[in-house]
Amino acid sequence: MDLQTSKQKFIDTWGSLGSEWGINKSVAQVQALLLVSAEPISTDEIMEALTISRGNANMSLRQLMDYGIIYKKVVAGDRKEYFVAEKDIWKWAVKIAMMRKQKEIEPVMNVLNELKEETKKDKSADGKEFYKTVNDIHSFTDQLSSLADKIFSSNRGELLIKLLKIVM
Amino acid sequence: MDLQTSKQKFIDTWGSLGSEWGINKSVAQVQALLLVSAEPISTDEIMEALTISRGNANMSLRQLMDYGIIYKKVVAGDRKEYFVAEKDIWKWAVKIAMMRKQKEIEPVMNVLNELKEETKKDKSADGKEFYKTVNDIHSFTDQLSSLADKIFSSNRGELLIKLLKIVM
DNA sequence: TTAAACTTTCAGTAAATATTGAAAGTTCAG
DNA sequence: CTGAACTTTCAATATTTACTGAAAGTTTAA
Repeated sequence: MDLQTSKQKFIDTWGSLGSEWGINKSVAQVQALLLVSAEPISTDEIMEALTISRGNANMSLRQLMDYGIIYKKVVAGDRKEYFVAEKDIWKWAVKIAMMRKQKEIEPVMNVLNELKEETKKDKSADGKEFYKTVNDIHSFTDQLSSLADKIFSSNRGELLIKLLKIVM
Repeated sequence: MDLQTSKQKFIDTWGSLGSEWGINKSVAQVQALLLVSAEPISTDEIMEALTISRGNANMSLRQLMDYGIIYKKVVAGDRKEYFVAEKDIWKWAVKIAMMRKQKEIEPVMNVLNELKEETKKDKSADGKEFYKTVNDIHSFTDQLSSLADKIFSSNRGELLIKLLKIVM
């Protein structure tokens, strides 16, 4: 199998994984393509390599830029925009995780808090049980969330290795 | 706001969160309904509470049973099947996480391994860089995965608290 | 200021996913 | 056995989500 085929396999696999995790397939594929490209590449090259439309390529690139996991690269003497991927996996894994946490977990935490407030004074057996269920989920999520924050704000190797040692 | 309304809000929120994480909305809502139900409930009650069809209710219940996060409950003197949710959040969070890891992460790890093998001997600059990219992702994922295994197989409070202390 | 070169938008369309509900299957009391 | 009470399946349909590509917008060199 030649390098080109291997790269394609990587791109396809990455696209499937993305889909399963609620990340648009094209978006995941564009990131994958940039990850395995030695040189910065342009929108047109992305369109051709992935056989996607200009609109799709543009939207995918914008989303990846918003996530902060790819960058624009200016090439001297060329008006086209080129793109490169952040290759440090720790950096982009943390960015994606933080983004999803903020966008998806925090609103849920807020609702759970509201529900706790609303039912705090309910003295019926049913009400008490509901409060307990919501509280359990809330405090569990809160613990995980705070652990995640700590990990995100630390340095890659250092912390992960500490954790592994503790846990082994 | 009365208890019934609060429960509904919980169910809706849970359904939305599920959708964002690639879990079918109905499936998430059925789990939520069971989580906030004091008593075991039947398929018909689920259909009515969530206004979903019999087929949908049945499929959602089956999936949750497969995940191992809800149980069938036999009620004496009644042929109907009743269902209850696992209320220990640690238990079902671990089950879901393990299931997703196995179903989604492991196949990707296998592909990454294959790609490493295929490009190990490529001496071109491009080939070396591809190998490095794949290897970085593979070993990062491998570390996380092994950490996850350790955490999953330990007891809830104990380990999480240890981790929190380390990280603080 | 102009127009060529490039980027972005968005309405229409296609593809993927979820849902329904009627029909088929199963179980069990009588 | 039988059939009433229940559960499961699956083809048809609806809904949601993603993609296209032409048109509009923007930038820059001359």
